[in-house]
Amino acid sequence: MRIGDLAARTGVSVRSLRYYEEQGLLVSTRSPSGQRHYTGDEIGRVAFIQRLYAAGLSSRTIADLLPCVDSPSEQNSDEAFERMVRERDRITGHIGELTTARDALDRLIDANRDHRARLPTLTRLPPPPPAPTSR
Amino acid sequence: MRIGDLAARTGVSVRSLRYYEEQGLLVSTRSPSGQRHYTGDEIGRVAFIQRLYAAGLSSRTIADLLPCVDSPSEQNSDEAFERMVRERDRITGHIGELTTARDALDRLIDANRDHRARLPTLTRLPPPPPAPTSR
DNA sequence: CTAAAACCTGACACTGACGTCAGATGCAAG
DNA sequence: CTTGCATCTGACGTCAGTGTCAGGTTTTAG
Repeated sequence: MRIGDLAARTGVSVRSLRYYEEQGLLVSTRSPSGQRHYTGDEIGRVAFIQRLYAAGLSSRTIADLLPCVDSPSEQNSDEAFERMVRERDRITGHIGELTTARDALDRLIDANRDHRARLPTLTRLPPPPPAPTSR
Repeated sequence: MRIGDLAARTGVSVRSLRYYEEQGLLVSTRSPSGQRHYTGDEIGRVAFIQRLYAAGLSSRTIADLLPCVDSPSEQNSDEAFERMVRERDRITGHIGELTTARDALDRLIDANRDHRARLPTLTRLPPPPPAPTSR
């Protein structure tokens, strides 16, 4: 599988895949001409990387964590373990922030919906009924 | 209240407060010499802005939403309303992503903890054996 | 009055994941 | 062989919020 295929299967751009490799998140075997080749395993790994990116981890942090994925425990999990716990707690905190912000937005939405419902006219028209202001 | 006071009370840097004003998120009355003055109201507003920033909204989006805070409903809530709903849904989706990532991290943590518990002391290599090539 | 501290505007730096372009090479198909 | 697409490396651009510095004015404390 070449890089274009992996990109298509994961929905990640070719550029990003090269970047991941540059950051040590991904490895590839190279053909004699220098082209990257992947086994199917990389699909799951890319998905995992994407998940961690989406959770706000930096490529550096992900790189430090990946050894624990590949071969759990050993001396590598020494401080990586703490890091995992810290990141999890940070994510939990972030979820809390998001929830708070969402609640605030919900209240705002409700307040504005009330006004919209109360206002007599056309804040939002369902299916446009027979035009009252006929032209 | 001057900008330094507001910064101290909100925990936001002076630089950021000026930036917020530049982006239309914050207003200030100016003294004849041009210095910004605030009433206590701005404290809550800055906190609200920070919340939305933390939830991933851009200053542009926040600027579009703030009129709905200041005077709920009117024609301004026309498309701002949709935007609020979209942002809320986006946040909900993001919370889902974070939760998924956290679950993955939790599993990873468990896997590594098991190994750490199981392996007796040898997770870290013992002190390097007597140097063969002595100096 | 004077020195220090706070404030002003304007500009540049930075970070980090990724887009994008250029120029060169590899590879499958007619 | 040739055409054309995929791939390679390397470099620069982007975005957005914020840090930081420069050079100047205002307010405050002694």
